[in-house]
Order: sequence, then C-alpha cells, then structure tokens
Amino acid sequence: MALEHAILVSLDERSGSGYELAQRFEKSIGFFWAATHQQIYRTLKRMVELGWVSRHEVAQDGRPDKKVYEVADAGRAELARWLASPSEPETLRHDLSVKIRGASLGDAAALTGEIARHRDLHAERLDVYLAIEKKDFPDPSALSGRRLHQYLVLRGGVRAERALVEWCDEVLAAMREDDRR
Amino acid sequence: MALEHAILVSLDERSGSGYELAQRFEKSIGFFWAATHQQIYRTLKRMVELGWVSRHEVAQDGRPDKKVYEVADAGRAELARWLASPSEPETLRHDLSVKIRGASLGDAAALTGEIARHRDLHAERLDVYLAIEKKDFPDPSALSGRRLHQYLVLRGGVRAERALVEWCDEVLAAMREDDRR
DNA sequence: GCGTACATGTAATGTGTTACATGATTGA
DNA sequence: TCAATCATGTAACACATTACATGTACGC
Repeated sequence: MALEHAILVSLDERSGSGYELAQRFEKSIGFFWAATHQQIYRTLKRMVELGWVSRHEVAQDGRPDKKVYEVADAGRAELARWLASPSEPETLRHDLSVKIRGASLGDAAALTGEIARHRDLHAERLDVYLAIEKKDFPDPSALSGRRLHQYLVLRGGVRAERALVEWCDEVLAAMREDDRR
Repeated sequence: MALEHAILVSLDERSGSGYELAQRFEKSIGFFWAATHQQIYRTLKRMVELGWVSRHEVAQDGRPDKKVYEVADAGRAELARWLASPSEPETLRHDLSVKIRGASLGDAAALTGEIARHRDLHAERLDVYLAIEKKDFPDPSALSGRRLHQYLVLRGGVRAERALVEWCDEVLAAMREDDRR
C-alpha cells in the first residue's frame, strides 16, 4: 500500500518517466523500497486515474517518446495524509534465519558457504553506502531539511548493513567452532 | 516461496496443528518470518497434496478436533534441497524510511512522534529478545547443534532491533536539532 | 451474558513475480 | 552484428491481506 507513496516522494524530488523511476528504484530509493518496472508502470497508471500525478508525453529525437509524470495537488495531499498516519514496522521475512534454524537438517558446509556469501554481499552494500556518505554528505552537522532527511535514511542503511555483516561473522565463527567439536 | 520451508522447520522441531503453527508464527519463528493463520492453512493444504507433510485428525474432549501435521520424508528431502540452494537477501520495504525521505512534504512534528513510537516498539522487542537470551541461553559457549542455531538466529534479532533503536535515536536527535534552527 | 481461547476455513481483493513482446539507437 | 541502453507495456500466475463465517468450552 506504499509503493504509490514511494513514487510520490521520488517524483516530488524530480519529475520523470516510468523508466527513470525504475532506475531510481534500482539504486537510491530502492535501497529501502524495492520495485520492478512492471509494478511501477501499473502503479503509475492507477495514480493517473486517481489524479495523484499528471502525465505529459515528451517527444525525443533518436529515442522513443517518453511519458513524464509529475506530482499533482491531489498527490501532494495524499502524501501529507499518509505521512501523518501511523504505520506498523514491516513484517520480517528473513530467509537466511529460517535456513540457519533448520541447519541440522541439511548440509552444514553448504550453508556456511551461503552465509559467507551473504556476509560479502552485505559488506559490499555497506561499502557503497559509506562511499555515498563520504562523497555526498562530508559535513553532516551542516545539513538541514531535505538533504538531512536523505542523509538520515542513508544512515539507516549503513547501520542495517553493518549489523548484518557483524551477525554473519558471529554465526560463521560459532558454526565453525561447533563443527570442529 | 519459503513459507513452506519455515513450516517444515517448525514442524520438524515439533509436530502440531495449523492453529498451533499460527501461534508459533506469532512468536519464536514469527520473529523472522511472518505469517497469518490463513496463509498457514492454505499452505498446509498444498503441502499435504505435495506429500511433504502427513495429516491425522485427533479427537479432543471439550474442544474441537484438530488436524495434526507431521513432516514426511518428501518434506525432509525438500528441506534439504532448499537449504543447499542459494537465496538472495530479502528486498527491503521500509515504510519509515520512505516517510523520513518525504518529511519536508508533511507535518514534521507528527512524523517525529511516529519515529519515537517506532523507537519504543523496537526497544520493547529488543527487551523481549534479551530476556529470552538470558533465560534460555545463559551459557552460549556450551551450545551446539540445533540449540546453537536457535541462539544464533535470536542473536540476529537482537542485533537488528538494537540497530533500529539506535538509528531512531539518531534520526530523532538530528530532526529535533534541525527544528530548533 | 461477554470475552477469550481453541480450531478451521472461504471469498474477494490487492500486490508481487515471471515471462513474453516490441522496437529504435549507439558503441565495440 | 551483437550487446547494451532507452522506453513501454500485456498476461498469467503466485502470494498476501482483509473481511467474513462457524461453533464449543470456560471463567468472570
């Protein structure tokens, strides 16, 4: 029920086509809200019907025409309404935890390999976030408004990925120690 | 695609009815994989058809009959297969991050209230996890096998909730500081 | 008499995923 | 000429959410 709102936030930062939005959902906004281009196209269509966004076609030379979407007044109103409404913490679906919990029923070596792979994936993401932090927000104490909010969300990503890396390390150490006995 | 596997892991620890499973998904296993009773009943039905679990009806006095499910050989084989197969990190959907990113478009005070509420929710969960850790796993270095795996998954919960509490605190401090200027 | 726990389900709707489909331009 | 990028979509299916539906037993 919140893909619409993620799109509204993104379009408010900058208007764009469905294709451009899909790209933003592969990075930046996608760091905390995943969506594929199919979802985005479908949702944009509905949002036009609701009057939350307006669409105008833009001809381009050498490239296919694109449909640029912009937040409409009704969209801004909906966003304000949603921002003020309470929301519950997301319900978790953590594959790897299920696997660890069931570890004794399968191949332990294959599972530790998988955990190590996840550890590296999270370490990579952490590096990406830290690089963005260093480059785009060198002086956090000077930030305010929109820029501050972007920085704070990025900080959430840093904390989450760091926690995951450390947890994977703890799990690997304990499982290897257990293996040795 | 993994609710089946979460159910298999849970049923392998102890056989039970759909109702009992639903309760486990409200606590313990539900800490890292959420499911409602409707999902569970539907999935159990499919799993019986696939031959992954067996069902036998148990009459009770003073209470409705229940259908107890048990993991079958085919279920154990499927679980082993799944444990050895790679899985991607879950795609994130973090409501609160979307809201923070859109903060400048709504009522800032209402949003900080909401963040504070989430902070308290996460602190509560953290306390629950820490209490379980203290009570059920007083000597972690002595653990092995299944008990060790349960402990390690719980440690993931502790780390995740702690990271969320600390992040909420960081966000609240920065947004209040920004307000004052 | 009311709420809670036990116990299982159906139906409708909303979302998400996967596969398929098209077609132009640019650079290696 | 082959792959990648730009650009938009349909269709089928899988899965999740919400509301509704039923009925017993027990304690306050």
